[in-house]
Amino acid sequence: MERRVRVRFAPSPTGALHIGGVRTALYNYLFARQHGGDMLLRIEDTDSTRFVPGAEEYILEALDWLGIEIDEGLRMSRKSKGESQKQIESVGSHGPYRQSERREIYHRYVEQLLDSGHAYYAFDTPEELEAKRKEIPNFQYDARTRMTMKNSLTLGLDAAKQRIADGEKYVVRFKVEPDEDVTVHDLIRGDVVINSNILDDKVLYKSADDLPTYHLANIVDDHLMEISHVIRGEEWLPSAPLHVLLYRAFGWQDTMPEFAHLPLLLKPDGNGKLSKRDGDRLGFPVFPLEFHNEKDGTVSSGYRESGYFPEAVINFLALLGWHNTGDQELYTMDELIQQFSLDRVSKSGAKFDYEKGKWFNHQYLQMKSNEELADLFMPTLQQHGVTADKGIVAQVIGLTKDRVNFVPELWEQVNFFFVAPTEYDEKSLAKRWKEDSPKHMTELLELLEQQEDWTADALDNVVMPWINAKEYGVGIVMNAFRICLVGAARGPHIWAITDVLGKEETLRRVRTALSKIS
RNA sequence: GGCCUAUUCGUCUAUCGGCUAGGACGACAGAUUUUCAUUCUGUAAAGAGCAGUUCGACUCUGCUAUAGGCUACCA
Repeated sequence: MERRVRVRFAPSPTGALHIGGVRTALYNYLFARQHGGDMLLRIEDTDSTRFVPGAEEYILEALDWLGIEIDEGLRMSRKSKGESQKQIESVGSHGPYRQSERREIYHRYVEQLLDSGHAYYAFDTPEELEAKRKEIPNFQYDARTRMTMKNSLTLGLDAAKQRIADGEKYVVRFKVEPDEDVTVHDLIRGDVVINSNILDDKVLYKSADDLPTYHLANIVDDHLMEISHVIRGEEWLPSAPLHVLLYRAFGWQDTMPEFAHLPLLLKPDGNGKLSKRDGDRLGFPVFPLEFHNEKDGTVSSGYRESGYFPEAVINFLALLGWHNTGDQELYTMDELIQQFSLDRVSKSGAKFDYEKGKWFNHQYLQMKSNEELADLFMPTLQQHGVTADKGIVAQVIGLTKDRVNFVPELWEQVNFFFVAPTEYDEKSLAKRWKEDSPKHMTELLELLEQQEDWTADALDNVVMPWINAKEYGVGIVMNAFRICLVGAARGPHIWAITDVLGKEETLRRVRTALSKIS
């Protein structure tokens, strides 16, 4: 019988959601949707010391912005529209979905492991362990060393329980049996075999904050939440054998999820995992949204604030580690859902190429209608103190959008349509404003003043013959004219500009230029 | 140090034993253009190394090298 596909994205609220985490979430989502399964979101906040306020909200809002929908667990409420009314809701019958709210559950299962002899109490303090590691090179708490340590195996169970009753701090460790080859079947990499001798007796339950470690919480939750596939980053591959052993110790091997370990996102230059620092250093965001970290006071830039479209980020990320046969590069979310497959995920890490990311945004920007872009561009215009008719804005965007990667960049391309030049670019002047230019412009002004039909064709039909008759040279006249209107040697076709400006404004700009440029 | 994973143009990748190794980003060059761009066309650019299996290997195996990950009472 086919098992219902249920996958989870389980981030820790330790800061902004890293772009690599976003990709993990995306792959989980694509897999879930493709199989008609469920996408869960669980918060893994078992490290109380690393908790960052606002991180949970951030994660959920980022996924919401990107269109990665959560079926079960924690998610942004979509009932109420508008940013301010968004709130976190919990959906589903397998909750709670925050690990910090599941202490009793973990307690119960740790007890089970203790009873069955798969785990034991240990009293070695962090200081003692640290000393041990200094004393013995490559010290590991395992089958070879555990009988030399302070734990319920060496002390005896009764003595251990007495210590606990007396209030002594303790941890619970998993008892890894030696000399066993543990096989992890990975959907991307195939079988990975690790001998249990290299595994240590991992702490399952911490003394510090009365919470389990990742390993225990993760296995218990995935089991209870009926997760069918664990799709996570490659950094988890080394501990996957431990997880397999845990499933066995609990007697859950029959419903153990399938594993898929995703390759890592690497730094564009140099070596190593892509990190928050790299974004700052290389000047691009590594987070979906801007994040204000209340804990350390830092602000990290985000893709959304940088002008990215969510669909471009999705497309870019999807192809960083996954590729179908063939040459298609532009995918909608629906196409990704249809075509995605774990066995076409690449095995090696992908260096993060920010330039390609920009290209994706460029592509999506070109696909948007001028009206859509005008709506998105209006706030930028307002920031520059410009109020303009949306129809005109859409028109000038249509003239210039193929030059930009991001909506805010449009301002540099269209500003002169709304604000008359007050200065004239020196380089353009030096190259295009000749000795005869004032004379040319004066004559052109007279010509245009009499012009009634202001369409591009009509103007062209009047101006070109005039230039030719006088043998002035098209380039010389037109470029000077352009400088008058734009303030520099740039911009779209000249008649497109005069069309938007209209007769009155065009003439005014020429007159101003004539008085200002000497 | 130990263990694990990986290795095709600078980057992301296609290729699932027959390759003149394809595409995209970026780079460069040319064409178009009354400006700046855009666009178009083109060029350079790759199988880490060494063995082995095979009629034949980028594709399979081994070793080496290199890269990355993990090695916490962090996830």
